[in-house]
Amino acid sequence: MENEDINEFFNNNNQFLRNVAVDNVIFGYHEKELKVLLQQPIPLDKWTVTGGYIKRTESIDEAASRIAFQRTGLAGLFFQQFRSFGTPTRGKDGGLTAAHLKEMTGVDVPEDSWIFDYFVSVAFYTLTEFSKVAPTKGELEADCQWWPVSELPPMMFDHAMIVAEALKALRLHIAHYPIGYELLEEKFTLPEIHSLYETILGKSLDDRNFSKRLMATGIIIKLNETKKIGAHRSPFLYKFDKEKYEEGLKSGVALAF
Amino acid sequence: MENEDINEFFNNNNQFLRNVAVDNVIFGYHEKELKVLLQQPIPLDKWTVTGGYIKRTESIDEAASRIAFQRTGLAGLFFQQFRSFGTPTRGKDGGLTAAHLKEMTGVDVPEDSWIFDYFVSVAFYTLTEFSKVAPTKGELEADCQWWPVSELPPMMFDHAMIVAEALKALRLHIAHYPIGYELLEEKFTLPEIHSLYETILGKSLDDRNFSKRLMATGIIIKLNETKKIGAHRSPFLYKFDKEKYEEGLKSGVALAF
DNA sequence: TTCCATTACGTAAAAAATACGTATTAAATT
DNA sequence: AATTTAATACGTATTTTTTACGTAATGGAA
Repeated sequence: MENEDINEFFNNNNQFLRNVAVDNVIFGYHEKELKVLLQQPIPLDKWTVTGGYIKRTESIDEAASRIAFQRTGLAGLFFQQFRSFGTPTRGKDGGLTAAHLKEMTGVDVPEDSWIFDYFVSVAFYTLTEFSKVAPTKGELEADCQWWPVSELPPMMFDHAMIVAEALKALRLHIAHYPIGYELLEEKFTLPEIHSLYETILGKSLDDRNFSKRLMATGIIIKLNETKKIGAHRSPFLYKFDKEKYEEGLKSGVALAF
Repeated sequence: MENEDINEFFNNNNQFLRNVAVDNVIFGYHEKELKVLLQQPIPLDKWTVTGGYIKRTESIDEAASRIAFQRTGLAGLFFQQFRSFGTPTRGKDGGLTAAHLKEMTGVDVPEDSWIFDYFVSVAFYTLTEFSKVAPTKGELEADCQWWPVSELPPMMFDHAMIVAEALKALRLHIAHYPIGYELLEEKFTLPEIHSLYETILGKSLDDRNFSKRLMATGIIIKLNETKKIGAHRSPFLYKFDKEKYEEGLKSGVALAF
């Protein structure tokens, strides 16, 4: 951005909604580990979930997927609104200050800029297959990277709670809808999807019962191919039945374990 | 409000958040019927769910319960955030206009007043026992009254969808948490709570299995009293075990039918 | 060749959900 | 006064779902 634009942005910007923004907890799965994409504002040692302001011309859903696209480079990811957060104090401590912004951009930001105001956050989570993502930081960020959900860095504001709630929502959701599709490669093995469920739910699931139930839903199809894994034998490959999967997303599927 | 206050309100009011507000779908139960408390802006023939702006000094939860209190006169009602709604067009058609407000209040309201702006709504539902409520309309409303959920009047904006989603959330919720407490008298009979569940879920439930399962949760206690109903025999009275009920609200209870 | 880790598959037991029948009572009716 | 009717209370057999668990086959590693 040019300095003038930046000035405009912090003063009386009219492109974005005031007092309401979107946070999007982007989950990625890799190697039996569930990760979250976090970003770090330049001068701070705390991290935030990805998020941003809502344009006057877009819906909250559009804002959420725009943000996911900006940070991952991927369009059309599965995302889900799960809760909104709003208390007068939630943005008060530990965020960027006018002094920080002056230092970063050279622009005098008014102490009472709208960006320091009380913001209600509409929170979403997004699912993606880890290996496809190229994390891309924003202009005011020092970094944007994956963190294991079990070992988060110090989080800004109420963002640790937002991640915790997103995870809770994801776990609830996975019991009723055929998630998984978004987190795995197109072709996957039974052990792979089994690990995915174990990782997300944070507990071990009997492999025989798991596959029985998963197959009973009819949303995955066994292929006539096996995956050549170096170490041992070759497990069969499966893929989602796109049609049944879509239907499962709408009307639900019983996969509570 | 005095005219000057009204003027201030519509122009550069600083008491409330911009672009974000709260809607609260207040459900009441009575005589085997589930009702919603709706309000009607003075010059319009469409109805809205109860709602209002968020004060800078309050959380979204506080705003929701303040609104419920204003409309019902009751504090401490059970309420639950269920979803937020936000599209640029959701408030565009059929709402109050500057001309309406001029007519109603005598004040010139700018066409570009913040109240006509794009608002994201954080939506809640609230549960209450019908007979305790004295519906109280706001200053700009012609009426505030109960409507059966199955026969709603013409609704403004996306409010028909908001009610539909609230109902969906309520039905989902009732399968996992011991609602009911909020919708019944302190002492109630088995047939009464049975009807409540049938009404909310919109289907009939086997009475024997219903009471078996309800009793199995341990959240209700059979009293040593019966209710004298004119017509026939006297059913036993029950009440909620407050402690187990509270615990059930936190950790969940299986009451899926 | 043996051993080990991995995959694949099936069945018995336990638990939960469902379906269903009937005795008892008080009020209303004859 | 006897009979009918509608409401309440309670129990059991059956079906379905969930859970627990054992073992054979394979390919790579030792």
